[in-house]
Amino acid sequence: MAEIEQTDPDFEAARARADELTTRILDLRDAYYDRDESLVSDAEYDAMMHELEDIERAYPELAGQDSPTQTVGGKADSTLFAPIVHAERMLSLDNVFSIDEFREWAARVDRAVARPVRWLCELKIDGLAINLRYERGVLTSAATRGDGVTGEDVTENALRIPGIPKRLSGEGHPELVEVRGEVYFPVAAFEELNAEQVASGDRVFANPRNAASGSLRQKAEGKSAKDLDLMRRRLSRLKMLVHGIGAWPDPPVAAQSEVYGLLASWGLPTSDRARVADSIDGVAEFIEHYGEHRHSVEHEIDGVVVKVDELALHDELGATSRAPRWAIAYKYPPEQVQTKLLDIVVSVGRTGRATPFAVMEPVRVAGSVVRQATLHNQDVVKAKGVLIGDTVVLRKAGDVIPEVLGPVVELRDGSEREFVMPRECPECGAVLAPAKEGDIDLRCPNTKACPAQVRGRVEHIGSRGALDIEGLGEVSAIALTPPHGPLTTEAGLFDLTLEDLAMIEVGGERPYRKIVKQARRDAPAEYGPSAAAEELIAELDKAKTKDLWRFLVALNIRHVGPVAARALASYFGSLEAIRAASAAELAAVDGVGPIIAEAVIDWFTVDWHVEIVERWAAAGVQWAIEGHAGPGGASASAGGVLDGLTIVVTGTIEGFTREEAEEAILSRGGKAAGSVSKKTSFVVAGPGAGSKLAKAGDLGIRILDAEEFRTLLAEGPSGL
DNA sequence: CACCCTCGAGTTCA
DNA sequence: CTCGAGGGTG
Repeated sequence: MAEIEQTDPDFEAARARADELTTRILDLRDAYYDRDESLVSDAEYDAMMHELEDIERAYPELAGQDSPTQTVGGKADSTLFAPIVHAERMLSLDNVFSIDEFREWAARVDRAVARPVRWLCELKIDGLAINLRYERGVLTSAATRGDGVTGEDVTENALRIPGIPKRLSGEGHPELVEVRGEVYFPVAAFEELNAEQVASGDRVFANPRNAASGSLRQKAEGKSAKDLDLMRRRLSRLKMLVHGIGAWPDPPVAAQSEVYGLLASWGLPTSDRARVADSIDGVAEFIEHYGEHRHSVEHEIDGVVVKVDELALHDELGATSRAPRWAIAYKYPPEQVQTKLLDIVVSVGRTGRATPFAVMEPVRVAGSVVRQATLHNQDVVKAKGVLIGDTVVLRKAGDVIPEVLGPVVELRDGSEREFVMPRECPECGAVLAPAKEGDIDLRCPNTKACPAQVRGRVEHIGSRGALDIEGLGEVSAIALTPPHGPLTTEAGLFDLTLEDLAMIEVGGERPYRKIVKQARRDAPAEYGPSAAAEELIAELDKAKTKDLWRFLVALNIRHVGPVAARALASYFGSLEAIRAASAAELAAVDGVGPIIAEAVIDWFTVDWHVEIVERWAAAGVQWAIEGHAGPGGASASAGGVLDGLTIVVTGTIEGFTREEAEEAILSRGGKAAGSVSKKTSFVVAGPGAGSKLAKAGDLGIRILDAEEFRTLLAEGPSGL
């Protein structure tokens, strides 16, 4: 900031006028965003802005970054969601899941520093992380966390959140400061919002975090006045609490807890539930207290964040590439709730397995509304001892998959009845039977024609691990197969025409056709294929040239998934060679044993299976790897830089999709494994990495970020 | 034969 | 994510 000596009287007058305009414009802007009041007409506002811009053009030194012409508000909506690079990386936190794990972590910190540690305990809000950038005390941008390096610009919407100050009050703001906080929907406001959504027939949000995230991502562009008003009302119900600050070389305070005092004095909202504990026991007490009183707080809590309070120790302890070493997130155990078991229904999957699942009164567990949960098989139903009509205990295993734990026996009133596994397939009526003697699972034997199985197989063909066909998912699988569509088996998949699709009717709708011409309102309409129909046909055509292994997966051979299929494909090179192979020859492939070999041979003995191969071939499928030398021939792993290495990918890796990352590993001779074990050579981890990362840490396996992964791919392990 | 590693399958929700 | 089971190894 070079201060230029200016004594020119014109300049002084301009400066005074600019200051006046700036104050006025910012006041108007506050009124507009905070209270939805337009105190002057748009034209008057624009005139003021133009005058200010003119002055700044004449005297560029007046056009500081805190000028309204440079800052936010009134910016075009199109800047919404544009990428914003955070001035300083937003780290995530490592997790612990029990008090014992927490004690271990705390003990490590204690050992690492030479003096007694004070711990700052805060509630971990289940919301959306946000980064607010203030330049000379004026809000210049608001961004989501994104991958920690780059987030999405949500400034326009953040301005509408009441708790976010557009200007900091008080004194001593740094030139540039990034304030980190959490945007959330208070539980009460969230329930209100959902009630309104129901009343207006809109979809309800599963949890406050999704509501917050959805609200922040709304676009004003193209909305009617009424919808705009709704959108603003939603944003005005959001709240924010700050919980940190980006780089600040010389803070005027010595402890994180004091930072909050300072931030509060600037007008930023801070939590009044943070506590400093002098001992690890004190922290444990805090954790226990809120474990029992999770629901007495106005927002949802998914844990407790414990930070080393003294700022000097933050520098001393430092950070890993993804998380600081001076803070940890304690995650509460998965929440358990009670709900009513309305019914136990049986569904049939693509392999014909009949799976009973619980249909429950919808209930919120650990952040989302659950209405169904699998019960695996009839033995599990018995083992859990649940009766239809029971009140049951439900939880989310690993916070994701709903699981029925068991009945609350004392709440029974005698009206409950036992679940009886049906003898017949609920979809096609065939008599269910175990696949082989002694199997617990019952299967529908009507493999070829059972609608549930055909539907399941078609969906599977389109899935990511098989042919990865866009536009062929669950919904289209239902549409394409009986009773709606023409595919009595998957053999006809590649023979589908636009005309076939146009005939399909699901629930009174015809999803694959649209009106192309209609002379008058009452005249008969002319129909043509919809965009979805064109896309599906094009994608099917594109799929015909995909790799052999994908087609093997698409055939739905038992036990043959992506891994076994890749092994078979690269060993034999063509479907013909696989078909000709004996059980012993098949079992010679690494990863294939007698059971898989038998399953492959059995598959080819069924007429309608062979028909699939023939009709797909007639439609243009190659069933071979070009230039493959034949059985035992070219193996994919000849001399890659990753030969002999097993690599596990977890989280999102910048620059790669999961598939691309795995492909990159395989194509260089490495093995892309799904889980971490002693045999794992490296774990490549990005944002969103879960338990695999922790496991890698336990086993002392080297963890690579996206950058190091690239090096590994280019140069092999010696390059690291 | 006992173990550990993997894979495959089913599953939930935004 | 978790379960069950196949495959491979010691």
